[in-house]
Amino acid sequence: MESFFEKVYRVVRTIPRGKVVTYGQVARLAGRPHAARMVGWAMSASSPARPVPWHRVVGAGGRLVISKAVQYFQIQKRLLQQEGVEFRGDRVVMSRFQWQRGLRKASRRAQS
DNA sequence: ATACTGACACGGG
DNA sequence: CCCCGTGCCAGTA
Repeated sequence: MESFFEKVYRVVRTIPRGKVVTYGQVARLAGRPHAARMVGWAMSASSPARPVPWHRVVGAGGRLVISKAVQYFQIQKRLLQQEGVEFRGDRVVMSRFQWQRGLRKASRRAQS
């Protein structure tokens, strides 16, 4: 049977270029609504052997969760901008770039 | 088995 | 907007 991580990677690989989803969203799509932290762990564990577009997964509200002290913070921002994703400060403009996937309720978080 | 630690989310203050 | 506590779940010491 497919492990939770397999599902997470599968979901992340379906994110179209130029769009982003939140850790919580991936957790829900993978069948574990409360496993957002596991998703983050899975992303940090991604390797060249199992390539996944980890940079398209962001925190709630479009925040880049990776510590600004870590090099990956800038790498992620740069990769997203290369795909056309726009930022307002350090957060993605979710109203236009969050990938929607059959979500019954509209995304309620898009303020500041 | 207990304690601590995350690339999280969310409600409060 | 920032900082904190709580809920969450697997890995590590």
